[in-house]
Order: sequence, then structure tokens, then C-alpha cells
Amino acid sequence: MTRETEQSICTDAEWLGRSHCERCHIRRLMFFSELPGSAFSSLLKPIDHYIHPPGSVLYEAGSDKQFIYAIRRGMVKLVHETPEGSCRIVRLLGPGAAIGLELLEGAASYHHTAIAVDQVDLCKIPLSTTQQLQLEYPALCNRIGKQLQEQLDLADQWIVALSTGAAKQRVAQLLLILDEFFSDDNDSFILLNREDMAAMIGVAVETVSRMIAEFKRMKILYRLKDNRFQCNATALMKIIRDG
Amino acid sequence: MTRETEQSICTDAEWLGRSHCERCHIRRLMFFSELPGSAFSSLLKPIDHYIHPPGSVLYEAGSDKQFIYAIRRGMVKLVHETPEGSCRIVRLLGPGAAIGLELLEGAASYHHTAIAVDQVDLCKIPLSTTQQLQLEYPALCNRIGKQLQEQLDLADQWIVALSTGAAKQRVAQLLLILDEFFSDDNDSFILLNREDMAAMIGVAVETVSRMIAEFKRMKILYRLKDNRFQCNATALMKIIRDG
DNA sequence: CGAGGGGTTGACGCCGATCAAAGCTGGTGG
DNA sequence: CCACCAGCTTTGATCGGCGTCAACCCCTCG
Repeated sequence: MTRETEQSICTDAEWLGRSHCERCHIRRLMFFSELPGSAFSSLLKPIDHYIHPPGSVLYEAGSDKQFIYAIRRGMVKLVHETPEGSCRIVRLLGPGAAIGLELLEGAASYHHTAIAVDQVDLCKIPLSTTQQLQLEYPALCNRIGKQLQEQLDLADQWIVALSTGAAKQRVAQLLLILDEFFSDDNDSFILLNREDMAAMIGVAVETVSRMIAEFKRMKILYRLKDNRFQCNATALMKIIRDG
Repeated sequence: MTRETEQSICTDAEWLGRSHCERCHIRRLMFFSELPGSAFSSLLKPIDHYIHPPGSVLYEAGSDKQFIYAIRRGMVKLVHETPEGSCRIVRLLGPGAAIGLELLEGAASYHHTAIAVDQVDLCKIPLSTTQQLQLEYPALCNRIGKQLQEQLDLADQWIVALSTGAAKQRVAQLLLILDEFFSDDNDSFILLNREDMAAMIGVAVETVSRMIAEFKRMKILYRLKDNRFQCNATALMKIIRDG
């Protein structure tokens, strides 16, 4: 457990050990919140707990791995890569979200590439384990349905907020999302790099840079420390409304 | 049943009568495909069958109706309207799809406005009926999960294909989608009006018109009869690749 | 100290939004 | 049956926003 504070910069995930779901302190957030603690005693395959450094690939689109992941900490981006090399980020997920759920609905392989944005802490759940639990506890189905519905809502929001309107408005919407869903105790959030932001809203890197720089000059966006930022949500909403 | 061929132009739905799920000839496509025929004998509330003329509103975002709908025939658009009056279409659904599923996952109201694009034929399922069946037949859960996953995949495709790249490429992608998912026996599909297409890909009506007109001149898109069209998929894919 | 990667800024040209006007088409009523 | 109208589509002209290329800055790391 002393490893928890380490963060080596390598592309391999760090194995933190077996997950102890029955005494997981964030289980109510998580995928298995419906289950009794006793459910985990008879699992055929273990659920493991890993830590991934920023930028590491959790899984690749099309690969046929057999794991679902539950995010405990950090941000994960789901990326769609076109054969021509350009890529578009279709979702940004944080603690409590589960990824790779398409495997449960019969997909032969992952539909996206999943990449850690910052340091990510997650539980790796064998597909067969979920299926086993699903048979024993039908209530787990509701949890899966809820996860899917939440991701569907996020995808719709992505279309409406991040893929519509002028570049300035999209950047403003993105900042509001970071502020709302990814801010910590002191209401500050990590400002993603320009490339990621560009891939989220579908504009050029330079355009994002210009908008962010302008927001900084206007004091609508300001640094707290390191790359933690705060924003003036009211001003951003005004920009989204009035253009 | 003689009413089936009628199509009065009014905003009210035409009631066709009780659905007979146990002998529905497209049930394997539908929401209740997992259930035995006997499941429908003890329903507390009826499942009704309606026909809606083009343009009629099936339900409005935010309203708290208590029905889920299964599409039997026709196309339905899910629309997000901004307070400023502009709107964006986030999904286009056809036979076999179910809409209003967010009610099952605890949403207090519909997340979108649903509007019939052409003549739509659907089953109106009371929320309580689905919940009742879900208790009796946990397998229904899988079906719901599958529906949600399919819609999530559609939403992701919407982001990647219809909200990314130049206007010409987006229109090409849209035509490919219409060709793939909404074409009938003779491989022809209904060409949506320019306003709807514009709301799908997030560009101006005039721009869509220019692109469509250009495709017609290039013989990549050609009318079969009325407003049924065919397209040259290979040429469209080339445009998407090369710009 | 130099190299390299990410961020910022400038210059320029093109795509697409906007406004305006002119076809087209189906429906209505005389 | 034809004239007319309303709504949709097409096309043109113009202008601004944004993509592209390039230079430069700043910070980190070797």
C-alpha cells in the first residue's frame, strides 16, 4: 500500500493489488454498489486495482481484451481514430464511470481507444466476473443500464454543446463541463492540453489556443496553481448565449 | 384495420387499436423479443398501436409523460432545442428502436423532443408495463441494455461522422448513413429536407443545399422517383477520404 | 547550455454563414 | 384547367471566422 503514492513514468500500469470491493470506500459510487459484500467471496477470477500514468493506453479500439474497467480516480478519454490519422475524442469520463461496457452487450471488441488523461486509478474487472455476478444478482443489470444511460446523456451533450456553434462558444462550453464535472475541492480543474481540447470540440489546435488565451486575458479563466484553473461560469454562459 | 392505409393530415396521432404483441410479425426486431407470448396476457395497462403523420411531435423534452415507444415503421428524429430557438438533431431512429428509455433509468422527463420524420407507426408502452414485465422477466433487462448500447454507438457515430470535418464530407457521411440504415427494398432512401440535414450535421441550410446540388450534378446522388434517391457509395467514401 | 515539446501569436487564404433573390413544386381556389 | 400562392430549394454576392503555415516564446529535461 505504500506504492499508492508512487508514480513512476512508464507506459506499464502499476499493479496495486487485489481490489477489496467489500470494503471499498467509494463503492456506493461504483459499478457494484448494488451488491452485498458477500458477493465477492466466490469470484472465479480476481478484480485487480491498477494505477496508470498520464497518457497511457488502457485499451485499444478493436482489440478483444476481456476486461471492463471502473474508474476510481482521474480522467479517461475515449478516442476514435480515423484511418487517416486524425482523431476525435468522444467522451471524457471520471470517477464512478465504467468503460468497456460494450463487451457486455455482445461487442466483439472495444469500440474506442481509452487513454488516461491524468493519473488514473481503476479496477480491472474480468468480463466473466461481471457476467457471473449478473446471473447471481439481476439488480446489477439496473446499474449497467444506468451507466449506459449516463454515457448516452454525455454523448448527446457532446453533440449539442461541444460540436455546435462557433469555436469560442465551444471552448466556453468545454470549460463549463470541466468546471462542473472535473473540479476538485477548491473548485479548480486541470486544464487539458490544447491538442486534447481541439480533438474534443473538433477545431484546430491554434484556434483553441487563441480562445483560451483570450479568456485568460479577459480574466474569465485564471490559474490557481500549477495547471489547476478556475473560471467565471457566468461570463462563460454569457459568451455562449451572445456569441 | 382498414384504417392502416389512411393518412389524414392532422397533428393528432391515429389510434390503430390494441397491439397484439403475442402475434406481432416483427416482434423479433422489437423491444419485447425476449418474452414469451404468454407474457402479455396479464398486463395491467394496454400497449396501443398508433400511426403519426410526418412532422408530428411524439413527445416534448421535459414533459413528464409516462410512455416508452417502440418504432415499427418510419423514421423518428430526436431533437435538442436551445433556449435561443436553434435546434440540433442528435439521433435518427428507425424500425426496431425504442425511444423514451431514459424514463426507465430514473429520468423525471424525456431528454429530447421526438418528432416523426415521415409517416411513423409505433407502439406506445406504459412505463409501468415495462417495469412490471422487467420484474417478471429479468431477460428484458438485456434487451434494454442492448438498445441503450446501440443508441450510444449511434451517438458516437454522430460525433465522429456528422460533427467532424468539412461540410462536404459531413453531407457525404449523412448520405451513407441514410443509404445504409434507411433504405428500402430497392436500395433507395428518402432524402430529408435541407433543414433537417442542416440540423443533423451542424451547418447552414444553404451549405447543405449546395453540397446536395453538387452531388446531384456529379451523378453521385440521383432520384429514383418522388423523393426516393440512390447514391454512389464508393464515390462518397472517396470524398470523405480525400476531402 | 542546448534541444525539444507545448503554447502563443501573426499573416493569409479559403470555407462557410449570412443576406438576398430567383427557380421549383405541390396545393388551393377560382 | 389554369392562375396563383406558399414553402422549399437553388444560386449568387459578400464578409468574417477559422484552418494552415510559420515564427517565436517559455518551460522542462538531458
